[in-house]
Formats: sequence, C-alpha cells, structure tokens
Amino acid sequence: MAISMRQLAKIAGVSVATVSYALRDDPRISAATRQRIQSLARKHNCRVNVQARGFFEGRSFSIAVIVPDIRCGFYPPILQGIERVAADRGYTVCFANSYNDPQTEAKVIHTYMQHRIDGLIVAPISESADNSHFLELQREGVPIVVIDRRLDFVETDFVGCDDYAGAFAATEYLISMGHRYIAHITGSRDAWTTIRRKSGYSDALKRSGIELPEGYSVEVDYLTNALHGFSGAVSESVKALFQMEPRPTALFVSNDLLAIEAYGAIRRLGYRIPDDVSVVGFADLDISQYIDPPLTTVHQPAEKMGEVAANILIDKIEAKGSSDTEYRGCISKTLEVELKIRKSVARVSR
Amino acid sequence: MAISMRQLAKIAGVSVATVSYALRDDPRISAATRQRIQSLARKHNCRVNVQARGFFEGRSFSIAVIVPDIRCGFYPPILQGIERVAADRGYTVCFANSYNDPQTEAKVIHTYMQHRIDGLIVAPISESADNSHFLELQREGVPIVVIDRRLDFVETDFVGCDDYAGAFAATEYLISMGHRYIAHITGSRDAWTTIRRKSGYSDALKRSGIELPEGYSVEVDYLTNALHGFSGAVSESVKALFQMEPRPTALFVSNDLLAIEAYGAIRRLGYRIPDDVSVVGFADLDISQYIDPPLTTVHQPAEKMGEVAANILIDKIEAKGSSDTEYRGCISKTLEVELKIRKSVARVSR
DNA sequence: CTGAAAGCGCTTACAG
DNA sequence: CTGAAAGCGCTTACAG
Repeated sequence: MAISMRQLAKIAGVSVATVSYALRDDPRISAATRQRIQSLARKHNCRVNVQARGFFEGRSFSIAVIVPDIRCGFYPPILQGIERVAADRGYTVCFANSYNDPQTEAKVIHTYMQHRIDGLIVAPISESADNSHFLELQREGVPIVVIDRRLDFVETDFVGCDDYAGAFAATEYLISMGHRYIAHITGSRDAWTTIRRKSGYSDALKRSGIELPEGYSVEVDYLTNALHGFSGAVSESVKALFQMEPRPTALFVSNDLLAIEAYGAIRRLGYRIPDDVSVVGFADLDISQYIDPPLTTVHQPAEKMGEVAANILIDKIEAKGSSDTEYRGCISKTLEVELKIRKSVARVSR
Repeated sequence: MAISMRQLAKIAGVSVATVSYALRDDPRISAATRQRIQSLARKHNCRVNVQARGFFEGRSFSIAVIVPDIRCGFYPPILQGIERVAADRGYTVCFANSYNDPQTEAKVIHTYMQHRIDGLIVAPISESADNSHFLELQREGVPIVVIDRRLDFVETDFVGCDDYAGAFAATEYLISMGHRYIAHITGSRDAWTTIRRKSGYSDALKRSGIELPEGYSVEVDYLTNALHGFSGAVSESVKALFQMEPRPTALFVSNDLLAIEAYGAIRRLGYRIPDDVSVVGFADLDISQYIDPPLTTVHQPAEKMGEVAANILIDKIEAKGSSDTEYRGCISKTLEVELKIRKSVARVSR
C-alpha cells in the first residue's frame, strides 16, 4: 500500500533526489514539479521511511524517558506532558523503567544509545554511585534533561520544583494553625529534594522562633514505590516520634507516598487525623485527594514539568545542527509549587 | 568511544562481514576468530548500530503501546508489565496516548508505521467508528495485540479480563450481604467491557430471582479519565436512581473511576457509604484502597495483562520469520479477576 | 531546475 | 573458514 520514494520517482518520471527534495519543500525544485510530486505522494500514500532517514542522519527522531517506576503516581502525568509535546514536535517517545536499580538504568541507556535516540529525559534513581552511563551518552552528543532531582557529577539541563519554597509554605501553614511541635519525615533516598525540603522546613521554624528537640526530623529508608510494598520503616519512625517529649502535633512528610504510609502508622498507634495529629505531604498525587482525610499537600505541576522538560530537550536537539551559540550551557528551570489545603490539618491551641 | 563494526574490522584485520558473523555467533566463523573478535569488541566498546541493522531488516526492534490516557490509574501497571518483558526480550518500548481521540490514534499509528515498529499493543479508544488505521498496520504485516476491550471489524490478538465473571461475583456478593435493590452504573464509552459486566450483573440477579424495575441500570456518558475533570453525568444518574421506588441499597459501578465519582454524588445527596448505600467497583486501581471507605472492587491483574500481551506480541513478531504454522490465527486470553472485599459494602436486612 | 552518484552501517547470498 | 559485493531507502554535495 504505502510506497517508497524510489517507486514514487518511477511513477512521476523523475529521480529519487527530486522526490526527496520535493517532499521536503526544498526551494530548488520548481513549484510545479514540487506540487505534482506532493500530490502524487498523497495519492499513492508515499510515506518517507523515517528509519532510513534516521539511519542516514545517525539519529532516530525519538526521545527516551526513563523513570524509576511508572506505577508511582508522580510519573504518569510527567510522561503525559512529555509525550504531548514530543508528538506535537514530531518526535516519538521511548519509555523505560529503571526500577530504581543503577544497573538497569545503565543497561537501558546503552540500549538507547544503540537505537540512536536523539535525547533523554530521566528521573534518575536516587543516590547512585556511578553515573558514567550518562557521561557516555553525553559524549555521543545526546542531550539529557534531568527531572525532579539532579544528578551528581554530571552537568545536564534540569527541570524541578521549588522544593524549598513548598516546604517553607507547608511548615508556615502548620505554624499558622497553631502548631509548634512539627516533626519532619523524609525519605533518605532522594537526597536532592530531601535536602531542599528539609531546609525549607527548618527555616520556617527558625523564622517563627521555634526550636525543636533533636530527633524531630527523621530520615526513613524509603526505597521505591510505597504503594507496592510498604516498608514498615515509616511505622517505626512514627512510633519513635510519638514517644518524644513534647509529642508532635503535626507531621510534615516530604512526599505523599510516605504521608500515606504515615496515615496507617498513626492510626495503628491509636491517633486520629487530623484531631490528634495533623499531616502535610508533598507532591499532590491524584490519590492524595481521595484518601481519608484528603491530604493537605504541596502541589507539584507534574504535567507541566514534563512539558517544560520536553521543550528544553527538543530545543537542544534541534539547535545542535545550527550554529546556535546558546547550545552550550545548561538550562535549569524551577517550577513553582502551591499548597493545597484539604482536611488533614486541624487547628491546635496548646 | 563506541566504535562501528567497520572500525573493529580494521583493528582485527578482518572484513566487516566476518565481524558481523562473529558478533552474531554464526558457526561458520571459527571459534578462534570469533572469540578474538568478540573480546576486541568488548575492549573497544563496539556496539552494533541497531538503527542500521533495523534499517536493513526493515524493522526497529521496538514495540509500541498506545493507551487512551496514562494518567488513568489502570494503565501504568499495564505499561510496566509490557516494558518489563519487552526489555527482557530485547525490545524497546515506544509509548503514546490517544487521548481517546480517533484522529490522534490514527496519527500515532501512522507515525509508528513510518518508524517501522515491530508490533503494537493498544488499549483502543472506545467505540470508534473508523478502525482503518489498524487494518493498514496489519496489511504491513505488523502484529497487533489489543488490550482490555476488543476492536470492531478488526481481528487481532486479545488480552482481557473475565468481565462477566467479575461482575457476577460482585453482584452475588452484594446479594449475599442482603441486598436486593442493586443498581448498576456503566460507562457507555467502553462498549465491550460494559456489555459483559452488565450481563454478569443481570445473570446474578436472575439466578437469585431478583427482578428490578426498568431504569435500575443506567448508562453514563463517561468519556475519559474521571480523575481529570469529573463530568457531572454520574451525579445526575445517581440522583435519578435515588428517586426510584424502591430506592437502591447498593450500586455496582462498572469501573473504579466512576465509583469514585459516585462516592461524591452519593454524599452530596446526604447518604453515607456504606451505611445507607453500598458500592462495588471494577478494576481495583491503586487509589481504590485509599479512598474513604476503601472500595470493595473486582481486581484486574493489570500488570499481568501487560506481560501476557507483550509475550504474545513478541512471539508473533519472532514467529514471522520462521515458518511457524501457528503464526496465523488469533490468540485470545482472558485473565481471571478476583473480588477484593474492603469497606464499601454493609450488610442490609430489609 | 533536475539527475547521477556516493554513502550512512549493517546483513546476506555468493565466491573462493 | 573468510572476503568482496550488493543492497536496504534515504540525503546531500556536486555536475550539468
């Protein structure tokens, strides 16, 4: 059904070169033949073989995206955003999970190198020791945009959220609701965001002159998607927290998945949310508004993150050919977040 | 860094052909040279250019997956399952949303045809009038596996769930809890599953000798991801249902997203779940166990569906070359479902 | 304004 | 057991 350029050339009685030029609107072909060929192409359903063209140009017109675990609610909207702009701009999207495993991540990247992907968007696994696969990719001239958390030892473009401001706002809100004993639970595994959220939290406390005992801020060994195999680590941390003097009246948890785990832990201890303990999360996953009580949390514009990342990436890909001077140098975008007030925080007056 | 076969040939002092054969373990190359070349390949980081190989063979070593909306909780685990087996079996995964729009679906498929994808897994948009793009793809010899709901007018392999049995079990459970007035809400937009679930529901009622007034089964014009823009249609249906005589004591809703909408509608009417109305869903999205009250629903093994679909697809792709007689004829797998009993159903005794 | 020719990096009959 | 050669479907200088 679909025919090749060679066949079309025969039909039109011209050379393949002429067809090629005509189809790409090259001005050196006369308007007359150009139109004739284009209409013949439509008629005979001649679609250029992207594979062949890509092979010639050493690229694939595809971008790749790697995330730790697509089942984790934070990533689908990101992928959505990426896919939409990629499709609009004529790129296909390859997708893979890294399963939070450095070896899988490296293997996937090597596969993509063999496939000559044009660029990569990655939500990297947390705290990986060896990032050499990214360097290899860069050495091949493939642009990389990193999402959510930065990579150690590798300079790339970056799209993230204002973790500091979000954490600051969340903590201030808790303070404004009368809380002073605000504990903080973080995942150790995403160092980059963890650090920023933690300092937003500390600074907000400091600004209100609140000093908290050592141990009010705990780090949990949180590995992957909490929804698929709760670790139990949160449970222990929450228990330890509630044995402190004074007891926390609020928890600022550094991501929604952890917050959901905390809900369970808090209840197992016999406390009610928000009557006995208030909880604020970070992310605003779809699910967060449906849990009981609906979680007050910092909204991250995930879909937007994907769109921005894809646009930056494709700009880079397409600037590569031209002598655009801006091509060098890394772009870094920090998107704004917003506190979504729901039902997991109560006013307190002790 | 990474070198081509040609360069490796020069280094090894053999022809490219020999390198090619050696790298693919062709027995016509002596064990000695084969090993020598393979170790040189490792040393010099010679990776075959999949793009070039694919171009020669007219394929891409990639499979594509198209779903209506990856943000909808049912699809991420499916994608996960597909991606895992694809990676294991040496395929890359291309991903796109159809946004439940026939034109987008067609456009994406045309793009994939140009990219010479080796096969397609698709969760088709509901009730599309024109499926010619699938036929075109098949005419090019590209195998298709359809997931969840079947395609009209196109014969393909299929992986789905036992919708009938699931709906039957859900309804029977409600009956066993003392309910007789069990209404049914379905989405009109996924005709295939809707019909099967509806007949499971009807048959279960019939078997218990329950006859319900006309209008106890309503169809809602449910378009896309309910999580992203509730339509309000459910709200009206629920309202209408609750004005009926006798009033329903239970709702069997044909998917979880609709069930979540129903939760809201029920509450806006001043009823409590499950005290006043019991609700059962279908899908068992991640989110369903976290809503309030946790939803009793029919669990679909989404990740498994993805794995099964990917294996069927890749089997077909790889059988194409061989003279496997089984290559013709469509495979159809129906996976078992399981009722997950949670907290959204109460016993009733009227 | 159009065409002939080389070449992108592989694979595969075909010789030797 | 190994190599020379053609070819997959395009694009791109280079002639004319």
